[in-house]
Amino acid sequence: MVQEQTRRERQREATIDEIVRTSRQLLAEGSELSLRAVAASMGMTAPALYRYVANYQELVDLVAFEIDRAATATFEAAANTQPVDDPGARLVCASVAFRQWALANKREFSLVFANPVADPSCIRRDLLTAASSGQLFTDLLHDLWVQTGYRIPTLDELPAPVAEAVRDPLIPADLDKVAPEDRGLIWVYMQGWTMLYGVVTLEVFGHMDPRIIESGEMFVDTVRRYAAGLGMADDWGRLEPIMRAALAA
Amino acid sequence: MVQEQTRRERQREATIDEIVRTSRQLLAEGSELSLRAVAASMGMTAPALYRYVANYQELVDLVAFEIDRAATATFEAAANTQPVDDPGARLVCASVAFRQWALANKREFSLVFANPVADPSCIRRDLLTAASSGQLFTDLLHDLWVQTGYRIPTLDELPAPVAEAVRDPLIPADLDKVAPEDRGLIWVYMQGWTMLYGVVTLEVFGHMDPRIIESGEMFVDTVRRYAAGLGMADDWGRLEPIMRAALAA
DNA sequence: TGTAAACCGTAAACGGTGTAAACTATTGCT
DNA sequence: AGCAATAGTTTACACCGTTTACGGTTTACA
Repeated sequence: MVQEQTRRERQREATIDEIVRTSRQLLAEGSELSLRAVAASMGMTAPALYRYVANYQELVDLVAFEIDRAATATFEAAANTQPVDDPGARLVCASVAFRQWALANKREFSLVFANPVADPSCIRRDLLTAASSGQLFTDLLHDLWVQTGYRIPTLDELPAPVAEAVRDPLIPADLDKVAPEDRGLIWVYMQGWTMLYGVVTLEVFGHMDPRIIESGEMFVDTVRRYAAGLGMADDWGRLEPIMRAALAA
Repeated sequence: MVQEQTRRERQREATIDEIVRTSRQLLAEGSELSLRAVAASMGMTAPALYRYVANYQELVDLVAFEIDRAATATFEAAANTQPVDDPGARLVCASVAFRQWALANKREFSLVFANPVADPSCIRRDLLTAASSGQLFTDLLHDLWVQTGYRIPTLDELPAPVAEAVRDPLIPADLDKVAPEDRGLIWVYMQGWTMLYGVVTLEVFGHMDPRIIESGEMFVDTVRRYAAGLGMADDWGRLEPIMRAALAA
């Protein structure tokens, strides 16, 4: 039997919600994220926030988690613009959405994806269990694999530390649908994520020729190379127009 | 005729040198980089630094440039542990050196490679002309190309914005040795840098399974995939032991 | 129902940051 | 010698995260 939430607990969660909402609003309007600014924006004083977060970093983590959740929803929506029986197109569109979101929301991107995770034994790891954007891309890759059966490495083809890591992942995501012997898929996912992350981060930080960033050609090229590794080289003629359309949108 | 430097100019440059040196020392010992800390460490007050840098960001840029210069020197040294007639091994060793340096000096790495370049029309672009680490990797790729003649795209195979960007690069590096019609090499370089950057940044930020970071397998795998694109797939049996030796060192 | 405890906010203060302005020696040049 | 540029100072402002001590308010319990 679930105990109904007490009044105080409801109030408290509402306040935490407001903290996160206010923080995101500050970020969105280009301000810096600070305890004092958040507090002031809520009509409170800064020390009051310490009733809800232990310190500044925890606020950042909290907000980052929520941003990730919200952003992932938009990536998923982008995937859903493509038919269910075209997982390749869905994957491509989600990737494009990720890139466009990152470039349009550089501050938020940095917070979520370019923030050094201080303590490896992260306090609130429970936050990361579900709904992180990694989950979405793993799912999309899985769907693609189910349909096309592209080659994934077997566990004993992988280096030992990798095999161990994919067999028993640190972040216990919804991997139930990926049978233990098919966990090579996770490695394929990580390879793709690494490539995607590289381009997008370079673009967001502006560490690339502006003309190439603006055109998005390095991003297109990267996705093309990755798709080829997924056995979609022959599909590229079909996928590229879809991708460029999504980029132009 | 070159006017000999006046005494004041010498003094001034010496002070700037000391500022950079002090900053790097602070960074190295784990402190945060701040105007006040640098000034105090030099026996000055903070506002005095404004005689030498316009603001905090400019100090950061200055230090970042110097760190890049110094780090590049170590990458080059790593390349030089391999014979001149084995550019593949030289490239691999430089890459490993980059990764190991990044993981050992996360703060410095973030400063140089994960720092958003605020203004695209960067004020002190002249700083970037020479000795940046990009130059080294371009050189190594060039040496490799001279020896093995791996396939590089022709200019008209490249998307128009890319062709334009490699034909007339924003950062006028020492590209004289790369003939205009061979500038596809620059694109190949950018592709490689993107991949390398992706893994290393993920590793530095800890956004990857610790076991995979510790083992370095994603890094090895990335270099292997890139080397394959450089027509060194058959060479990998020879290069991988070299790489793992460098990683273990 | 009265009381003690838990909670949520405040004000004040500490030490830290970047930065601007006014002022003062000192240096270098004419 | 005298003037102007230079390089430092002190002072001040507006922020920042964080701690402490203190009041009310709400909850829970005897």
